[in-house]
Amino acid sequence: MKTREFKKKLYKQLAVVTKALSNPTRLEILDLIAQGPVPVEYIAEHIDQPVANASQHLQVLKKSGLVETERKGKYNYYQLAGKQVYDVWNSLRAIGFSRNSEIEDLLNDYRSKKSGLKTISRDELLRKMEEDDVYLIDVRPSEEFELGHIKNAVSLPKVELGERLDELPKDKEVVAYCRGPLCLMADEAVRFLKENGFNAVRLDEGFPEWKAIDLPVD
Amino acid sequence: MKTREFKKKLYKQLAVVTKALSNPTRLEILDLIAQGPVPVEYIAEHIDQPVANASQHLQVLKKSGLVETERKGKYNYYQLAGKQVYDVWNSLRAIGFSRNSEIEDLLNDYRSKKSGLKTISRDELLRKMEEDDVYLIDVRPSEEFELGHIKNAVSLPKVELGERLDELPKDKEVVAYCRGPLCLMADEAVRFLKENGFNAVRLDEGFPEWKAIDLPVD
DNA sequence: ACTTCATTCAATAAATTTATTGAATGAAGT
DNA sequence: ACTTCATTCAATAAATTTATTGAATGAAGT
Repeated sequence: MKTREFKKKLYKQLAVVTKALSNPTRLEILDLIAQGPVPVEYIAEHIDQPVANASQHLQVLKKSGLVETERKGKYNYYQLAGKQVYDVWNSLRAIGFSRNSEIEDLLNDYRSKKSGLKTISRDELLRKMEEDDVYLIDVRPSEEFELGHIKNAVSLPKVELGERLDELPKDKEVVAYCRGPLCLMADEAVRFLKENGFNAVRLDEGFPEWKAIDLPVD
Repeated sequence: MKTREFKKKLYKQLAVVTKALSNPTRLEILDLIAQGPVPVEYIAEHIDQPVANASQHLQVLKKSGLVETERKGKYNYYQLAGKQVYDVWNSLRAIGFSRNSEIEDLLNDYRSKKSGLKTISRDELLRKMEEDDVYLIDVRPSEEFELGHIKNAVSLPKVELGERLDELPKDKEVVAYCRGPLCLMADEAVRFLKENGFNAVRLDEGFPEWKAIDLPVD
């Protein structure tokens, strides 16, 4: 085999992984299953696509080695194929954030138009947690909360927020988090809480980032 | 702006980076410019494509924020946009290696058919260097050697190897390295040296890997 | 001011990828 | 053995990306 021909084959194989990453819908899927193993139907519902479509994207991700499946009862549970994959996705997202100004603009646009939302960093949250100065809520769907969440967080899914406002303290700062820096549920929760007179902010990251550096989870 | 619409835009922007990575030719370019800043023509020649083509790929990489340019005299020098980018490419390559068995097969095929080539690890090389037990040659083109190389390595480009065999010691192990684990020049050099009676092995990585973890360079 | 030459742009045909639909498969429960 | 239902496969039109070519641009040197 000629060297040139070999090289072509080699880089073509390497591009299997990067091609799998090159589609927006699949990136959204990765962001979602970084929360923990979930079945196809759950994924399809949350990315707003037909199940057949979600399945095809998952096959691409699986063939590329980025995603693994495990059968549990009737369902196939899809999850990231190891921490290595999470790290790559995290780095890619960071490059997008730091090098693509349109992403920053989009986020600022969305967040500031919905009223000036404050965010809080991981370190600030840890400090306030030590002083018992915050009430931390996880606004993801309860399925994801049960797969793992920040220690001492209370599950309060965004969709249930309206009818469970009385569970929240008025005298403490309420901190909301969800799937990650791109996840909007926490933003929407904070906006709603502020409209109702609460002192609320969002954590500027989400559960996977927290877990990835081995901070306390349950 | 509706949440769904916003999410679509956001992931579409993030996919700008991953789409830039999704083409085999562009991966080859990244592997090449990880050596240091080089102009378009140099890249075109080494990836065996017309200059216009190389330029277009470089534009995609630049727009995505993965690659930067610097003007020096007549030429635009292209380089990776920071260590972050090198790390991502390195991780992606590692995922490819560990999860795509065809890549391993390809490499084994190519290497073993050309006679059983041995490789040496970074740690082994460091140990032998301390004992002054090796003669380390850099078989990349001299342009790349001059942009940076492993400390104490001697420049001996693969193309000049045949006419400069008398510079090499017969009583020491000769270790060859080039651009990285995918780079074939070191393999070809080692094969040629063994045919000529030298005790030769290749380093299982290349210059960028060495530099990335701050081992001594010149 | 003009020339040279590196680099980029623009247009296009061919190749690849995506979304969508309906049919096929195959595991779990009865 | 049969039924149910989650998941995957297959086909196809529309959309996107790639390689290729020749023209356009624009910086450096004279």
